[in-house]
Amino acid sequence: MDRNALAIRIRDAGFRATKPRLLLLSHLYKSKSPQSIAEIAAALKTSVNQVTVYRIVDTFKKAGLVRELDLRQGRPRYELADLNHHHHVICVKCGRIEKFTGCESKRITQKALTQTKGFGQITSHSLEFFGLCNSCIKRGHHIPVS
Amino acid sequence: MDRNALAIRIRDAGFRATKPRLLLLSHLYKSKSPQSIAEIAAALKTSVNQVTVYRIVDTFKKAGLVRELDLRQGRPRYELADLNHHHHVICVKCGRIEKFTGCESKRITQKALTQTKGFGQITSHSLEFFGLCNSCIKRGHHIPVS
DNA sequence: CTACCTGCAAACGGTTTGCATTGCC
DNA sequence: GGCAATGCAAACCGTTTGCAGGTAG
Repeated sequence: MDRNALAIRIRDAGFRATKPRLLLLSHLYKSKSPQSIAEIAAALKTSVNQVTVYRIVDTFKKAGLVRELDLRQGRPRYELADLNHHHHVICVKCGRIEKFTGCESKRITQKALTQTKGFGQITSHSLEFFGLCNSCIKRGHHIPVS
Repeated sequence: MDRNALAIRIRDAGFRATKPRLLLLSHLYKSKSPQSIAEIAAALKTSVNQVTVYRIVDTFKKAGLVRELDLRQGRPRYELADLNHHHHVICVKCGRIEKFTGCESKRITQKALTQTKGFGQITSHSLEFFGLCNSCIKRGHHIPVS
């Protein structure tokens, strides 16, 4: 995605297309896995202050451009919200992350709404799988299923 | 669950049945929703130091007695791990929490394993739904579906 | 031009750690 | 009695805030 298209996306969301925002959005488009604040800040180190990274991510999250994920690694990770709907599998040993699709959210959302008498609307969901990647299994790691 | 049964559970897990541990485990058995560290500490305020709450929760989590949840409320919540398998619906406005069952984890786990070539074992998953409870809907709140 | 943004430094607050004391087993 | 566990205080560190200067529109 070129600089101009990024600027348009940012302006469409109601913000000024500043250099830090362009760089951050560009970085997320280039990333194959969800990024932590520290990773984003490191990638943009020479051009963007880490406090600004916090602020932009927060802004983009509230605007719906960016989604926050908890992959049980202590701090959140962020990815673009406009990608095809997907979820992740995370290796609990080495942190490797892969995507998968097909969460059947409609069916499960319906179940959730049927069972929870106090709720009338579901707006989003989180779903992540945790396990062991093949190379960690080869290295002899094993984790009891819970 | 009486004091003696709690002590047995704790010893079976390999720990000493101290007063703080008995009180904390008892509190979780009595709680209908997942508890934050602050809530646990407040409930046991007169008898248990908050630092001890952190330590016990961490210990129990590692031992598999307690499960940690991210309900997008800034800090984690904890519940007993030996309850029937279930997930939660959380009101993004008021924080109300309800349970539901039937996540079809086997089917989705199979999908995840099939699609992620680098993974050989799934050990656990997280799944939470976010939405609006009926009373917040009545009060006029509305959130765009993402 | 001016309201929105950013950088820097300092504050914040949840969580962790060090260490002396306590109390299960 | 001995080692695990707790309490207290202090450190830690990711995140937030205040404010002065910069910049997009």
